[in-house]
Amino acid sequence: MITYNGERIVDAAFAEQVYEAVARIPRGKVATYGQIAAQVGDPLAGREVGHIMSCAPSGRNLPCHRVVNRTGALAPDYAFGGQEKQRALLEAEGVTFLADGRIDMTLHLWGKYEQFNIFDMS
DNA sequence: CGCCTGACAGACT
DNA sequence: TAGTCTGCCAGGC
Repeated sequence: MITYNGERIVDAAFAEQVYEAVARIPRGKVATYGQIAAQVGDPLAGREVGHIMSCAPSGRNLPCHRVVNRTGALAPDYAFGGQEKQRALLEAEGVTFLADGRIDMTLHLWGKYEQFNIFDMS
């Protein structure tokens, strides 16, 4: 469990909210771990979000490949069976990558640049 | 307990 | 944006 502002939040409940938030990420967009953490009420627990993803239950069809760090870099190889895999999944949804293999955050970051994004594929 | 580590983030340079 | 330093939280030792 975690503590926040004196309140105690059950670990399982926290994870549950994380999964919900992740499930809400629209197709063709990505969110940062920090964003997810903020949505579930703990903006400072980005690391926890990452850890929770690693334990994500497989029965839920969670689009965890849409969650990246703030620079748009993909998760380490051990997360999706290779970054190639994750990249393929994202590209299949319309996410574009930069030459250095990172996601173009100015186009696909969920909730930050939509006003500039013509395409809203959800 | 303290210390180190990590799918992270923010402020600064 | 990249690099660096610092802050945060949980978990393992």
